[in-house]
Amino acid sequence: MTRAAKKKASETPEKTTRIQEINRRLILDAALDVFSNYGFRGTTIDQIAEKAGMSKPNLLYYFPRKQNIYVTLLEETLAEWLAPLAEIDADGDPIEQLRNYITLKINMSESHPEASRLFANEVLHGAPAISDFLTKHLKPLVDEKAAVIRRWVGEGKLAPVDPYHLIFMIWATTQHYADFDVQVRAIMGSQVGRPGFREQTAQAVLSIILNGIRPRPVS
Amino acid sequence: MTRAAKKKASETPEKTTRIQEINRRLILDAALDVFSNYGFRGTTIDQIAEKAGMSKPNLLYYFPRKQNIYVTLLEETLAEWLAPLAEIDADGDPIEQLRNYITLKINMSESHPEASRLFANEVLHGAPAISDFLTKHLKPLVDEKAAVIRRWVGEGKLAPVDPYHLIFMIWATTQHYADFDVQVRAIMGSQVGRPGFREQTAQAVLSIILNGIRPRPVS
DNA sequence: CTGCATTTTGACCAAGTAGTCAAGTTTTTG
DNA sequence: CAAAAACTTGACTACTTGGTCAAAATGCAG
Repeated sequence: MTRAAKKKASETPEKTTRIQEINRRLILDAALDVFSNYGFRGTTIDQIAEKAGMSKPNLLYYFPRKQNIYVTLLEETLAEWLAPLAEIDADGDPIEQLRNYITLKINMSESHPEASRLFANEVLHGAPAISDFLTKHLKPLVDEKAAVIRRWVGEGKLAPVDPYHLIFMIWATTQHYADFDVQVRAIMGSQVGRPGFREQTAQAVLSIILNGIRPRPVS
Repeated sequence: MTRAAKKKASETPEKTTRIQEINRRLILDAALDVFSNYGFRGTTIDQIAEKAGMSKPNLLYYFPRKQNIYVTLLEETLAEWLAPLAEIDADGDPIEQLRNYITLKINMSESHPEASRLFANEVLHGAPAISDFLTKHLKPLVDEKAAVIRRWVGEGKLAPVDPYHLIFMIWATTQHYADFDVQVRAIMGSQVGRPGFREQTAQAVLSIILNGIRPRPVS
């Protein structure tokens, strides 16, 4: 009975104390940093503990297994990461909706690159921890939005385009700037850090994709 | 003096025997499989040795360090992976050249997904082993092709588009199908394995990007 | 302020893993 | 067909790392 917040099996609500809240946050923040840089296997509990400013046994008091930290982190991140997709409004203007979606994704890629990398690494290695999430939550959401895009195409508001591949292209392109940051920097050099870079990126990506799917007269 | 292919310090040509050639190949093939799935830290020498069908000390006879296998593999892969970019012909028809480039990349993504993942994983984690390659070989090549694209834009043969972001978009989109394969499968299900899938993907990607950069009359 | 619950940690353990070594086996070569 | 060179491996070492544990320190309710 040494587990945190556990007095009797009956007390299901699992009351969390002030200290628990603080320390779990500290751990998860540190873990995001480390996991996103080194991957699951490449990360040691000691690294996370040091970054979180506590001893390893203390960290393990809050998350008894390394896996627990990782999974909690992924769950926490995924919802937030997918949110913009859910916001696509079937009744809005197609180009406007997609422009907004792409812009949001590019902004997230810049503001939370670690989240993007954490996710990319997980999927790259076969998504062992989140394959359930992919089929149970992601797929239905994508199916729904794909149907919306397909309707837009049917109504002639977009050029004929496969909605799934369009969504993949948006994901790939926007997340590329977080996931392949080192490569982007190696090629574009000092431009990357500069103030207007995000806007320049957004402009370029939007220009190609939106013009690529804008309805065309003949064919 | 237990290193392979090393008799005297003077014999620089490093003659390789028949057995060396066979076994190095065996090791590198096995290593590509394992490294691309589990990453550098996630891979054990024993795993590679078993897959290559030899004992661990024997493997270490050919590659004294784990790092050596990894770096050799990356170097071998990178040249091949970048080749299509070099083939873009400044004197060809822009749309044709880019169509060909994108098609080649999509085909490679399907035929050598492990190579794509190996590379993606390396870059995702900061490219510690290949940052030199990125700046010394990749950047100059990209700069050269970007200049070509910029010229095409200047001649009105392409819509105004930032050449670097266009190249990134092509990379991101095509490699997405290898790197995020699990996610693509989770969403598109059985379609992915089916015969025409690569063609369908190519068609969708080409349609969006090429229409996105085709010269437009007004603005 | 006291006694119980929660939190913290030093010391430790067991498993896993990169790399070594010396002794054997096979291949090549003169 | 020796003898040398190249190749192969079982047994081992040193080290890292996930996780345990018991005891100490701290927080907190009455």
